[in-house]
Amino acid sequence: MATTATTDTATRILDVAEELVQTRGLNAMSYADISARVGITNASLHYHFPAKADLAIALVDRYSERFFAALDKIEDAKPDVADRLRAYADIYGTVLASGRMCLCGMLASDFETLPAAVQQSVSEFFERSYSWLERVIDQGVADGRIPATVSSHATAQSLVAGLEGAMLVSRPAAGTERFEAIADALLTSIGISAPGREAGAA
Amino acid sequence: MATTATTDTATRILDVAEELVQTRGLNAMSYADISARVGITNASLHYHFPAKADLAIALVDRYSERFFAALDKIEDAKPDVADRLRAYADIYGTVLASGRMCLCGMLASDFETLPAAVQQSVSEFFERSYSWLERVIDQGVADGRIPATVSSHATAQSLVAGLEGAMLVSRPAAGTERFEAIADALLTSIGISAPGREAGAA
DNA sequence: GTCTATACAGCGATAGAC
DNA sequence: GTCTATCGCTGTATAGAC
Repeated sequence: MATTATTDTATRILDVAEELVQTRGLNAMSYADISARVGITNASLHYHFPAKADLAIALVDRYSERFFAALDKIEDAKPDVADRLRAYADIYGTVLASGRMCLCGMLASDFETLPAAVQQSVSEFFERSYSWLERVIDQGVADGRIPATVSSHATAQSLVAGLEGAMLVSRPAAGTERFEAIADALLTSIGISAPGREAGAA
Repeated sequence: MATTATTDTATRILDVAEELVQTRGLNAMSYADISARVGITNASLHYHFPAKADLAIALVDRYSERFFAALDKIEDAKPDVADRLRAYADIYGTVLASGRMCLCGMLASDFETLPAAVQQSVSEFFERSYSWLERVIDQGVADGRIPATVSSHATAQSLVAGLEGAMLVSRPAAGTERFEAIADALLTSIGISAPGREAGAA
């Protein structure tokens, strides 16, 4: 087998590109930006990802894979609906705390300029997010732990929209306080008490 | 005096550039894109706006001016708090229906790549939005027409975040149904009944 | 799989004539 | 105020040696 010493080049490229897209956006990121940070040449980069669209697709695929794996983990670890939704919001909070935006949120704002294949992947990311949330919320309504004010369908979508928007408007304000306040307000509006940062299982 | 026949060049440039930024983003828009559509040359464009930063600042200034003028008009025309908030959300809906995003929302996603002066103007746009909403919401709470679940401060911010995010996630889905559903859910969560599209003043 | 070298289109921006 | 012409740079992408 032989141990893969550090990290393989394609992975390092994806890591660097991901950070650049999440902070500066796809159109503001160049192959030169990436190759300089990875420590290879422009030409080598093209060996791994022939066109920028290929790189973008690989980025969304990996991001989605990890994102929904994290959601699966939340379901395994947290039986309580409120905890699950708070954990969902915390994913966004952690990303923002690291100085980044949601990868697919960034690509959504560049949506019109994206190759069709990338548009498709971005759309799927959001649809899968709604599905997961809707299912969790439905369960909470069935448990009687969440009031059924509006449809779970609309609630799921407004939660995603609220969190994506919260990241967007928090960056001009600098710091994460604004995001936290909005996230708490969003959860509260669904009928989830806000403060519960770990512990506090009644 | 003499009647200004059509529209002056600087205005036409701003009109075209505004549409391009709202649909494709600042970094995806070039001077060539603009000059071709306006029907002048690249060089002439630079006469009116020497650098791209100058153009961006002019765009945000004009957009903000019009946006907050529209909010003033809402206050004049609608005495009822619920009507005011619905009208606020409708501004976003109308923009999206025309195939555009919020100008400042687009710039917020390009935030890290913006000249400092533009960043400043974008930040101010959001701060002014929160202020207006907070004031309207405070009045609604005082009137007893809006329940004081969370602070008006946090509610104002989450409404802006929700609407900006709703635009963002609605574009990948195509159509305005998703936006409308999210906007209604956001308003409902504040305690504002959704359906009221004109008329229906109890 | 990485390199050097390079093609070639596009970018923002400027000079100077009209 | 608009034009032609052009500069210098950066962008994505490719050819071919190692």
